[in-house]
Amino acid sequence: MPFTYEYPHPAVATDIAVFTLRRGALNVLLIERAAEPFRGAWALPGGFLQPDEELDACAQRELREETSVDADLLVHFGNFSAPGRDPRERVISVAYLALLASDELRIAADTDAAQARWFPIDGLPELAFDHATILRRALEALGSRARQISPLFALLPPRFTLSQLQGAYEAVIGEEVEKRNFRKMVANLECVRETDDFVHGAHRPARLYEPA
Amino acid sequence: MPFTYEYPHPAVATDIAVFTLRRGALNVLLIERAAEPFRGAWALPGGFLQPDEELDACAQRELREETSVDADLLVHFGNFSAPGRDPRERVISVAYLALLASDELRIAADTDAAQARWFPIDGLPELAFDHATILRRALEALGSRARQISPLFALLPPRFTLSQLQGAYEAVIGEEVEKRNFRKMVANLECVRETDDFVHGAHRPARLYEPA
DNA sequence: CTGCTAAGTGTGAATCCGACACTAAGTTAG
DNA sequence: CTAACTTAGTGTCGGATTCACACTTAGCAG
Repeated sequence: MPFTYEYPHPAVATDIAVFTLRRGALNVLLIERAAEPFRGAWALPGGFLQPDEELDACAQRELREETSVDADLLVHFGNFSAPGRDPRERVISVAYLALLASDELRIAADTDAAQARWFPIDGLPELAFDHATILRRALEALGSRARQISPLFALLPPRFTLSQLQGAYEAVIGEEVEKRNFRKMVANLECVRETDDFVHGAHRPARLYEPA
Repeated sequence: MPFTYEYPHPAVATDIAVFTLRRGALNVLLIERAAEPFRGAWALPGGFLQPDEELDACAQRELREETSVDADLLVHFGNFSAPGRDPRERVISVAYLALLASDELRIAADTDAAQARWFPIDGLPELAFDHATILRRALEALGSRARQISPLFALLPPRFTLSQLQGAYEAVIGEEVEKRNFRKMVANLECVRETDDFVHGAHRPARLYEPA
């Protein structure tokens, strides 16, 4: 480790896998690239680190610029540093995952994107760069975090029914669980508090809960 | 995300928290800095990313250069990007933790280090840069990984007794566990295989085990 | 040969996990 | 008005896992 660092510095960027629930299915936000390389291909939103900006702040800023919302959950889950992963120059990508409640999405394509769209995770297009790898790792990280339940609140409105919570859990985990067992698990995790209000739908009203 | 990236690139480095067991206690490898800034202070080993080098490879190379061994376990656990964390220039630090069996240590101070030494984790000196923060986070990450037992093999010789394994577990977790329960847990994790050999010490010989 | 010390095993209580079926309370259609 | 439908919500039992307890075993040392 020489005192003077004579090697060229790589570029550093954040990429964000933004997830939401739409009609019960897990969706991810992709942008269509407006410029070369990979012009016309779909990619994860992201952008370069600015001077004197922290990595977390960079991810948050990029996300706000792309969706005009602040993420309720924004966590780092890995770095991607393969030489040549960006044909322009060396780019180290710091990858984050973010969760959004589906009713707070204002997708706005920015200058680098022709359009921005949600895709269900089982119907993805080809992705630019190594973003397919990044997204696969994001899904793994999300799955293991979701077992603590509380990260899921970010996918739901401020108050929600237990059926909604279970739906989010199943969509993220990728498998179904018994209703009774799920409720028992939530009960002794003590991460939700019941309210006095009910939501009236097509059938028996469901009690609303909120994060504890 | 403009096509041309006009911002200055930050430097990118890896820092490695190398842990081992010495006389039953968890120790971490520190180097004494030979140059400014923080000349004379203790710091985690680490160094700058080279062109066309992956981050994992950088951590492995730096570790080999500092200790002349290959780590049995080398995992990324976080990035540190606070502006000003290095007074020379902007440096993004990609942090790894590594585990070594205590009998394979050949510590060799390199050009940037006056000396390299093991410190027990409850007797640490003041650390340079933000390395105290990095080390704290490393210990948390190590603690949660160690619950799967198998990472601990990296701290032990190729064949070991269950008492050694339990000692490593307790040192990393930071609390004591019941002997009988620990053995039951190891048994149905099915991560070790018993051998036909015993180690003869001061008292009743102990059976040797190896990773399954 | 006796005593010390670390290795290794058994057991019972409490708790958690998973599969089972039923009751409750609204809406809607006839 | 009422009957049928659909989703919300609860009880229970057996098996497995967790945890705290105490005893036996085997080699070494004096």
